[in-house]
Amino acid sequence: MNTIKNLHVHSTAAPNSLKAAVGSSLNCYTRKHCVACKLGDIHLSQFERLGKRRVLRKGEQLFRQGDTFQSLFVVQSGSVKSSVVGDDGEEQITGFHFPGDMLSVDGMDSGQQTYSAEALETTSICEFAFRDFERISESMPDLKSQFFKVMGKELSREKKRMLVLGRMRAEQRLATFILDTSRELRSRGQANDSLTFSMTRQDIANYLGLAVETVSRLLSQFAATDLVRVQRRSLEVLDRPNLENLAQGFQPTAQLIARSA
Amino acid sequence: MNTIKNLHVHSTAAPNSLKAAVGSSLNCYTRKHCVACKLGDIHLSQFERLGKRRVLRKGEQLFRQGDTFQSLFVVQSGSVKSSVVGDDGEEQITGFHFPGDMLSVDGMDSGQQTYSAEALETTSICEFAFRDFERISESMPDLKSQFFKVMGKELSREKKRMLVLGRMRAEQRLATFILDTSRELRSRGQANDSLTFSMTRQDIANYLGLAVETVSRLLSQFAATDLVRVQRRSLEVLDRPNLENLAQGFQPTAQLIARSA
DNA sequence: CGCTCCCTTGATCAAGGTCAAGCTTGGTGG
DNA sequence: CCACCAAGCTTGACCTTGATCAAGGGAGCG
Repeated sequence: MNTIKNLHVHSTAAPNSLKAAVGSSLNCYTRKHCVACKLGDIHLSQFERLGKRRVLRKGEQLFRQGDTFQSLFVVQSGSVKSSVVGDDGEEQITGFHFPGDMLSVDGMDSGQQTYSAEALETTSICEFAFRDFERISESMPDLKSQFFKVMGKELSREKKRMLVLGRMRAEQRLATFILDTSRELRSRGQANDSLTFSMTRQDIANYLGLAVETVSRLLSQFAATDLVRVQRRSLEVLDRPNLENLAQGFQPTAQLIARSA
Repeated sequence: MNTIKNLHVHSTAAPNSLKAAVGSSLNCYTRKHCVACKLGDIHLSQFERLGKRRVLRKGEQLFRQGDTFQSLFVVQSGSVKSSVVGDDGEEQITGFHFPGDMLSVDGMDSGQQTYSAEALETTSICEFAFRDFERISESMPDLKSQFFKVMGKELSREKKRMLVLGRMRAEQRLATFILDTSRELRSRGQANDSLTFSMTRQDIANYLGLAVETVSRLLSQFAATDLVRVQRRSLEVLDRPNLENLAQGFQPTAQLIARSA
């Protein structure tokens, strides 16, 4: 939940240009997910030759921390995890990314990627040379403004994540994760209360700053109290209100206490 | 450690214009801290009427989470803490900000402030209307590019913070905090190994996701092992190498083990 | 002078990490 | 097509870290 979200490149004025550039498989689920769709009737055909399609298999890396920054990436299908490693080699997953999310903007400052990105499943990506982006956006100042908004959104998202990592107990973290992921996937057109994880429990645990065992135990507990139904990588939210209570750190209802005791 | 850093507005071509706009007390410590100094000989006088000076006393808020976003702020002197609150009212301090740091960029997306900012001491701030910024930057595309870099830097900083909050043990967190803060203040011209905190222990603890008592105990312990010398709000780094070891999670040296046992 | 806020230190406790073991499942090769 | 293997997941037992509770000390301010 920790990416440049909502960077769907959607063309209104020129239906085929951008979409074609980005690749045919990209669907623009909603208007508000678009960077380009707010640009009005600006001529978009300049983008036509920009996008380069790329397919990664599970486990393949899109880029690594330290790589030279030269491209912006947009996830078209599949999913990606991003992570940073500390001096000691400790790895922290910083986000999971779904179709429409943009990757690698951090690098603009240093000229280096500040994190690594790896496909969680077979994933297709659209790559734009940053050089081209800069050149073209000079004649389209609104595009840059739109980017500010996107980056601002990302910044505020990361701040919320600090709340999760800094203040929440394990239960809250997991409940929050489930709700956020559910919302995230729902906004991309998936079914209402059921979702399928592309990441392992280990990934989830790392992302939440917990041990795998804790995640596993809590999922079992959530299932035992009928908050969710879990089977392997697929999860169904059964009791959203109580899950939200948990996420906010409220005491579980009496019913829950009884069951989980 | 979690702001838009290094937004010193420094004029090269027109020595008095920007600097005057920002306020006379702002010093541009180093070249690389500047947004504007990379703009070359672009005419900067347009900024002249932009900045509005504002002074806050300790405890006063610059803005609150949820406020309408309409300005960008640059810290000129003093210091500021920023924080987010969750649905449950839990507060998480997301960063401390020093002269040259920019505040409130997150709001560009939603039109609302996504966090609150409060002065830690008497602090002077320069306020720019975002509207003006946008208008002017249309004729100065480099200014926007510079902003991308600044925001990219901020994003990568927040990612590092996830590593702190998600993976590090208390000792590591505090050691990291001391080193980061020291570096931060050093780059602003303060003495090499001594620093003075403007924030309370409670603030530090909250920022690091710890309890006050833990911070207090660890500081005492660091002092007992001659890593630092502490007196009230002032701290002197005595043994940087071993502090760095601690920050990276390495076992303390034999000497340290003996002493702290 | 005394009050309040901040900080420190000690004692106890619980959340969650670690270690260990076994189970499930999907992929691979025979 | 089946058997086996490795990777991932679950569950249990135990232990460590750091939170919580409690009490007291100092410094700045009215």
